[in-house]
Amino acid sequence: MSNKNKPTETELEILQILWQKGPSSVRDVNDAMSHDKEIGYTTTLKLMQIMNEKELTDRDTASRTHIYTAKVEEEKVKSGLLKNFINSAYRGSASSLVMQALGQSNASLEELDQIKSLIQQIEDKK
Amino acid sequence: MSNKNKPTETELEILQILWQKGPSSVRDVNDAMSHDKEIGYTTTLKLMQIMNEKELTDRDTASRTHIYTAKVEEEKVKSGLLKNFINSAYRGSASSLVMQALGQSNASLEELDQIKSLIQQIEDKK
DNA sequence: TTAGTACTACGAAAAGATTCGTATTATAAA
DNA sequence: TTTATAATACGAATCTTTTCGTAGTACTAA
Repeated sequence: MSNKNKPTETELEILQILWQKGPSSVRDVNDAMSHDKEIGYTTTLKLMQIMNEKELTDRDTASRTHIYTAKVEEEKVKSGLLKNFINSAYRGSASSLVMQALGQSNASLEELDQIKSLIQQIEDKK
Repeated sequence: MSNKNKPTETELEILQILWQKGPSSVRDVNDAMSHDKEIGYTTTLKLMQIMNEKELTDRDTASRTHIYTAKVEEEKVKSGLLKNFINSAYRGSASSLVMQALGQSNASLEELDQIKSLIQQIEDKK
């Protein structure tokens, strides 16, 4: 069904950086990745080249330093991943995922309020 | 940090079956898996043998047909996967995952009620 | 008892993801 | 201009996961 264009774990990391920082060079992305773990420059480069082939990104090659941009929408990708995760880990039950997530989260009162009002909205629509 | 003993995607499918159906033979598991997709018997067998080596399962070899049991706890495994997922897809924010999950779910009024009362409990503890 | 069926063990191929070395070229600085 | 630095391209090695064929053995029914 939905499953294709699912980025790999590392590709997701790169997408997160692109979503957060906007158009970036390989160097930019590699620097950001290096905060978390050791990774060679050419490894990052190769990954981004592959992502470009898969059309996960766009690339501006006008100047020597290519600039990459996320081509897939953050919301769509995450929603796909979430659906997939709910299916494989929670047998499709979003509410049991929500219960567990709330249980082990450290959500603030503000966040809880937000969630409550979202629930209110959903209930109203029923 | 927490990441080891993370089952692979297929291993998770098998664990789900074992959690749901209890102690099962390879045949049982393979039949269940075959509902969703095509998979050869020896493939399932091999996967389960590997899972046993990794101690994801226990195995009773008393009779010719070995009986496998999940050795890892459903709650623990899911909570690990969830934590991991929240980190990689939602930058660690459980509440944004919850918001998105609620948004795209078809939770019933009963489920929403359950969630509300869980939130209530959490608020009370603060 | 014999033939067919169902099971395990195991190695290895295939597929997917990640890592990196080397070659080449462009740019910048001396 | 020469040298050093910084990019890209690309192939290939490695690692992980998944898939399956083959061999051997136990069980069952005729």
